[in-house]
Amino acid sequence: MNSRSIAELVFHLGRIASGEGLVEGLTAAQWAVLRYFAQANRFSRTPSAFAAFHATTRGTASQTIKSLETQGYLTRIRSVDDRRSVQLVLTERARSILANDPFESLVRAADSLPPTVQGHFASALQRMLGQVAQERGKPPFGTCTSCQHLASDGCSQEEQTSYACGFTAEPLLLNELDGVCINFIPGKSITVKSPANGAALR
Amino acid sequence: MNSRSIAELVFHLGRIASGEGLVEGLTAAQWAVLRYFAQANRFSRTPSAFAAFHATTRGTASQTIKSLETQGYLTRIRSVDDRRSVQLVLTERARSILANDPFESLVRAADSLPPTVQGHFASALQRMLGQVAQERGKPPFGTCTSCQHLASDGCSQEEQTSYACGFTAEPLLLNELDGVCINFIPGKSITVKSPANGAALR
DNA sequence: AAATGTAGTTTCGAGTCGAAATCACATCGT
DNA sequence: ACGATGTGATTTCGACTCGAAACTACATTT
Repeated sequence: MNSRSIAELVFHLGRIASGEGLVEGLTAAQWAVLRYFAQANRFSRTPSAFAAFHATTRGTASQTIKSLETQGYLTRIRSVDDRRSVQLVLTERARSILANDPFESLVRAADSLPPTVQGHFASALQRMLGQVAQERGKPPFGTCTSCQHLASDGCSQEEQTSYACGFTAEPLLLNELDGVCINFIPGKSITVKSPANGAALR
Repeated sequence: MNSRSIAELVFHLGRIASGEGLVEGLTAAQWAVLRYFAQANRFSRTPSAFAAFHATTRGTASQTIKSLETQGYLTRIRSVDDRRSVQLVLTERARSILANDPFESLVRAADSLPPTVQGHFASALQRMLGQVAQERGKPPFGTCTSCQHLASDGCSQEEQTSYACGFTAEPLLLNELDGVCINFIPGKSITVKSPANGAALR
């Protein structure tokens, strides 16, 4: 079992999982957009951020987003502090079909791995992603919980710790820490006792 | 680290690794074709087999193959026993650029994992692939070394064991056992002391 | 021999992709 | 303040991908 077959498996798995594009009438790229905006934190819900995440150009991202907007899956909000920028938000219609994303079969497959394996598996993947992303000059992307920019206020008083992003200098709510962020830089990972974890960001 | 992030990592990794299509002037789909025919065993070097592997239609596969043929990367050989069938073979030109496949960065990333991790990692991926493939009604694909159809002749005399495929009823050479096969059915895995392992099938 | 099945191709329309040009707004340096 | 430069987003272009459907050629079944 050499490293080539591992690479091949990763690729193949990702492809099979998100292929068969036309479930619900959406293509693989369109599903990827919806998934992204469902998970991206508030600093990262822009066309450019998605383009960086999906390793494509802003132009391509713009087209796919536009088609989803006309289909009623995304709402566009112009930012007030930077009037070039645009925030994309999922509509209720989008949230309701997200469960039919073909990608969910991959989630289920990951979920059915033994819990002990899941941890090692995830960190191996994270390592590989870091290496590949660096080699390709792409941002690795990740969540605040393992980001260098994450700063907690001094009071490490069990219950009431509050967090902030050292990069944007903005405070972070507890349920925002699991969102995907474009400003992510790998760092030591923390564990947050989340009140209602697993819940999608809204 | 939930199962969703594992799925996301797999997908993202596969995408980043094979994205940036235009290295060497080839698209991601075209690289996938070349990789496939570099690894496929002699039962599986047909357009239909690739289509099944890549989870696409025969029509789409046919187009991509045609473009590679006109670019001088593939040679077409009509089969003699079934005159509908076609065998695709990589040209030397194709083999020489295969090292520039953007996908190789993923192979390197997998290779730099600790050896002990690689094994667990590969079997976790294999499990996931089996589950996803079944859920999607796609063939899982794999190599003879872990295929139910693999049969060895009685004489398990250390050195001279010879193998055959129980499905096609054809004998298999030692260096063919690592090829990807369309007739793959998951079974118990064997280990072959290969004389010069890692060498690509020719 | 007719019916059915399979390997492969072609054509079509919609979508994706990367590259380049463009517009609007921000930020920087002086 | 003001021009230069940078950045967010969109549009357009041509090549490619994709899935579906129609089609040809050959095989297998009955």
